[in-house]
Amino acid sequence: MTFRVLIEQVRALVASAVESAGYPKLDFDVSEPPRKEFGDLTCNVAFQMSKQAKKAPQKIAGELIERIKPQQDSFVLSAEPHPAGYINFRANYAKLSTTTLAQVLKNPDSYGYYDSGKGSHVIIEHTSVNPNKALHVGHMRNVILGDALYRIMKATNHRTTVLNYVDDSGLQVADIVVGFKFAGMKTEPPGGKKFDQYCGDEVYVKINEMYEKDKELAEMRKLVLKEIEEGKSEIARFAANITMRVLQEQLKTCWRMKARYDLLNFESHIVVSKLWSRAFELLKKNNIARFEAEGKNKGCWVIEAQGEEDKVIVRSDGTATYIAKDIPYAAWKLGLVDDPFSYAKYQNQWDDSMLYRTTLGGESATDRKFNGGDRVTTIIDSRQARLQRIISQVLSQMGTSGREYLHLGYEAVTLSSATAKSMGIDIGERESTHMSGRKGIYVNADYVLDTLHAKAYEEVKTRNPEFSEQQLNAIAEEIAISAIRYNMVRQDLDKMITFDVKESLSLEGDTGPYLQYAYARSQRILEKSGRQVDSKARFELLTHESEVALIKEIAKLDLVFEDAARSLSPKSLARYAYSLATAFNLFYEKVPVLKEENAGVLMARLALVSAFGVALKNALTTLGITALERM
RNA sequence: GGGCUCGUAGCUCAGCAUGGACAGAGCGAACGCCUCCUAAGCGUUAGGUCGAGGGUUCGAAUCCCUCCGGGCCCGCCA
Repeated sequence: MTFRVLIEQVRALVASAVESAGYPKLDFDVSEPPRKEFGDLTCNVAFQMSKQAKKAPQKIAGELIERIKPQQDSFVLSAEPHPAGYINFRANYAKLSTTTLAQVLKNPDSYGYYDSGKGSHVIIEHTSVNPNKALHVGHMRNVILGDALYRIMKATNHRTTVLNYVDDSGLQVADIVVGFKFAGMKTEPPGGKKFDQYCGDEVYVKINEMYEKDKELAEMRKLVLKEIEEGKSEIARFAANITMRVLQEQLKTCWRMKARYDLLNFESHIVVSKLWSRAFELLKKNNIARFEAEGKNKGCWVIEAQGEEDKVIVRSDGTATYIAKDIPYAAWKLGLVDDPFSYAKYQNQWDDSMLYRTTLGGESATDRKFNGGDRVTTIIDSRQARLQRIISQVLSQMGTSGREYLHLGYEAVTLSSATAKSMGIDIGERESTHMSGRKGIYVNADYVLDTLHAKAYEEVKTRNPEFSEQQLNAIAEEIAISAIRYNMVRQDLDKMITFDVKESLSLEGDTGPYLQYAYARSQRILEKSGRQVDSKARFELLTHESEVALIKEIAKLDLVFEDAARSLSPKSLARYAYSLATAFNLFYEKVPVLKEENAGVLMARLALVSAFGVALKNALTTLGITALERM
């Protein structure tokens, strides 16, 4: 919180100087300067004023500086004008250090968490992988992004509900059912293969190949789909069973990545619940949907989409289209329609929370409300942006009474040419290729985790030969998760990730394990010191450049959480964690802690190391990365 | 054809919302640093017409326009 206060104090000083000098109020920026010689904060107010005041920035800065007199006990030490026109400020390090470290050590478990949510309810949907295949790297980006967002929302005091939509009545499920029922494929995977992988890698790929040659088989999927939608036949029961088996395996992978959910929404329940017809009534009542008596959409119900062709939502045969199915679900999320579902327990999760699933009829196993969020965020890749925009538009026409529907899109994950080649896929001159479940062009999530695990295992073992198998595996697993999680979240959402197996195995530099390593180093210092950290140590003794820099980073955590929540940007949190870890590694290099002979300085440094650990751990936890004591 | 999006060092990316002080990291390359808290670390050097051109501005990687190049989306499929 202290960096925030420092900024506020500088703002106040500048604002009052502007006022007392007789200038009108105006907006100005207070930020960190590009070079440390310019101090800790800089203000561009003189530039902003120069036009109106018809004076050179340097002159204004000179005028204002006379009126900027920091209080004795404030975080601001001094202000000075720079010939370029900036007003630069220096922080009172003794005060900043003392206050920051005391704050961290007093409430380590909640340090940095910032109440920007005020308890408002956010609903986040992510994962939502068709239950006919295993997750691949592309899905990993979705899961990791969604889970990080959930954690950020929690850290900023939002009430959170995480949904995972299960499309159990779609064509993709029908496809593997055709494979099992009409193409003679076995329902038990060979050699103990994971069931989701078996269905995706073999059944789904093969049946799509068979469709090419066998048109009758291709016709079967429509019949199967119809039976699944009606939900009563033997085929439907068989499909439901297959879906549940795949889903359970998918969840294992998600849980392995340390994601968790509150509710599984089954599409079939939305279909049967008549949620659609209720939403459709609303659309008709509000004149959002229109019946076409003639033209190319004759006999269909359509909605107008801004700047686009009309969208058909009900076909001339009376069935609903894909986008139409999303509308009632979205309306349910926002609480615009009565909740038709009951809720049953599905399974307890790794974080000891209960995962529920929708059911129809009967008593609910919980009183909890899963819908009606103040804000609903749906995480799907940006290929769906167009449809999502139409859904938002329709919802706002229905009247969301202040509630917000947001699509958080991200670019796809593609495979590098090297990785594609290693899988026997020739992509010619191209640098990367899009994945395709149908064609079997993808890298499985479990494979990525296993490969990373194996690599990390060797690394940990060389460094810690005395560790037991169990310890080695536990640590290797955490490193694997951190590597992939950090990798998926560190870059901008609208940038494609070209996944390369070999590159992903890097555990050095700007990676998750680098962060964990900095943490492990800090914990070893504390352990070896054999002392208790004293939150009342003499922090003003921490005057080394690298000590001050580290304290400043620690002091910014709440600003980072606030920003990450506001801009829905796990990336900014990842960037921060990296610079925090770098600040620590610099300190580690320059300032020996355990060798220090002055007891007062030693205690102050230990407290700093401890505070660093707290800040980094809280940042890592929010990214879904485990802070390791040893690695 | 229309819409969205990306283009910054050899490679992967920050910075762009709210324009400002010599454009920053990581990887890769070369060379250094473990009698000292784990070298998964730290440092030095080399490497940039911020895709191109125009405009706005005292000032543009950042805002606007045009163009070029890559990706995606535009179905009574899902």
